Amino acid sequence: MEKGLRADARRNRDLIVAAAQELFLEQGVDVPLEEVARRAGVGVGTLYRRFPDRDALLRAVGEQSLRRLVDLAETAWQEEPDAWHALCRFLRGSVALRLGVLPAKLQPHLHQRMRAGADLHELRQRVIVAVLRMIERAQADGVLRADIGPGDIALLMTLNVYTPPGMHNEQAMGRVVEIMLDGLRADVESPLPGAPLGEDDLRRYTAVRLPPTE
Amino acid sequence: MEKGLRADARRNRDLIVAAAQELFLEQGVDVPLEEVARRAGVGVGTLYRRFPDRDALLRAVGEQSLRRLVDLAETAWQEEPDAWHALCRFLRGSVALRLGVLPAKLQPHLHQRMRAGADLHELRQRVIVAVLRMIERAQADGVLRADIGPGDIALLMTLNVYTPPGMHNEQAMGRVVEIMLDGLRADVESPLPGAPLGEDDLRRYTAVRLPPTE
DNA sequence: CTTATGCGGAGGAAAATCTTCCGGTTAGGG
DNA sequence: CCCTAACCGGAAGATTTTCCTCCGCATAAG
Repeated sequence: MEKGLRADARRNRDLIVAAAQELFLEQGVDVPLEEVARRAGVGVGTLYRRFPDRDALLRAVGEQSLRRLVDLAETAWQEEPDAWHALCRFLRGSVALRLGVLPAKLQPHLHQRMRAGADLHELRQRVIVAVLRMIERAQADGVLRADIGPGDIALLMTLNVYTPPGMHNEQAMGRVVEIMLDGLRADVESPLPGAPLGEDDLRRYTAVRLPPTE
Repeated sequence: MEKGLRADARRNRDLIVAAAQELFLEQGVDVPLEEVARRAGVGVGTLYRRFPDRDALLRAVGEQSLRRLVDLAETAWQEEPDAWHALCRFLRGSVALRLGVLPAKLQPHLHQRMRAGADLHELRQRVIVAVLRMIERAQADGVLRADIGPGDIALLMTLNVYTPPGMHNEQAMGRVVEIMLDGLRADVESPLPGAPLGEDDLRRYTAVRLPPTE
């Protein structure tokens, strides 16, 4: 993506997107762009040259996240021997990459941009489809507990992404995912309260709207 | 606490603290105080009169949270028939109240205030002691998996508190806690990666320091 | 009924953030 | 190796957000 840039420009662009992803997550989408520049190790000028406004940056981060997530999900599905292991790999990966089903704090903004923007919708759709497949299949195999819906998975993923900054710790989060996975196994089966969170919940969650700021 | 106020003043004070707790959690401790006032349904003047500066408000929220948490933990310990059920009740309750082991986003600030301030340290200590007791006992009973430490519990609690605003949903979070609890049961026992997060981790987590802003 | 106590929010001061612009630096083709 | 188009950093002025005081009006409580 984004070609015809000089090598240093390209590198800086990537640094900026990476820094932005971190900071959007840690501090919300309102972080001062100067802080993004600082974390990326570039000047503000560089940032503004590449991303005319906050939205452009937001879109870039969103697109990158989605692409990674699609790749993670589809690779897991293809390469793992069964649906349960695919699901495990997907969850573990999403935590390692700090990606929710969709990067949650970006949702409200991405959502607006979607109609206008790129093929974001399609990417999102692919992730959702992959997750649905994994769940359905894993339940059919009798490994994933039956009273779980796609929305539940989405919620778990999102929680893992919202780790407070000081706690973001590869090791510790790895343990949390495993605990969650164990809690998802079919052999546990103490009934969950309420109904499974379904596909509609998943969609709602991945398009969460911030409280009316105005 | 805080007496000799006229009835309406008292009421407003409580409204302010409640609003502040929500907003600190949702938007961080830097929310405009005007927004706190708005959510509480009072004028800024009222807020500033009662809490001269942000710190005063922070301290009030922290103290209230801690008190509730202490009460939750100690009540659970006393009233439940065994340690496992006490732990369940504690976790469920902390989610319902939206309280981490300590309200995480408040930590860095509370931590500074602690030496000066009230008996916050003692309250914190009581929570920690209660949690340690529950864990130790539940493991001795063979109900809680053995490769779990206090730090793990603290982390799980914190995750539940950091729900993004749009997802804060009583029902859904209830399901998440149950999944977590199932994952904590001893009969699951697929080994977790790394070592249990111990008491020191717990303390570190409950005193998390924000990244150097300056 | 009186009055001490409390309330709301307008508004000026202060701080944070945005955005542009340009002199200096560097990648990379010739 | 050299030249130049492309890129970089960050100072600085404009703009927006946030702070916090102050005072005329409202009301709880004796």
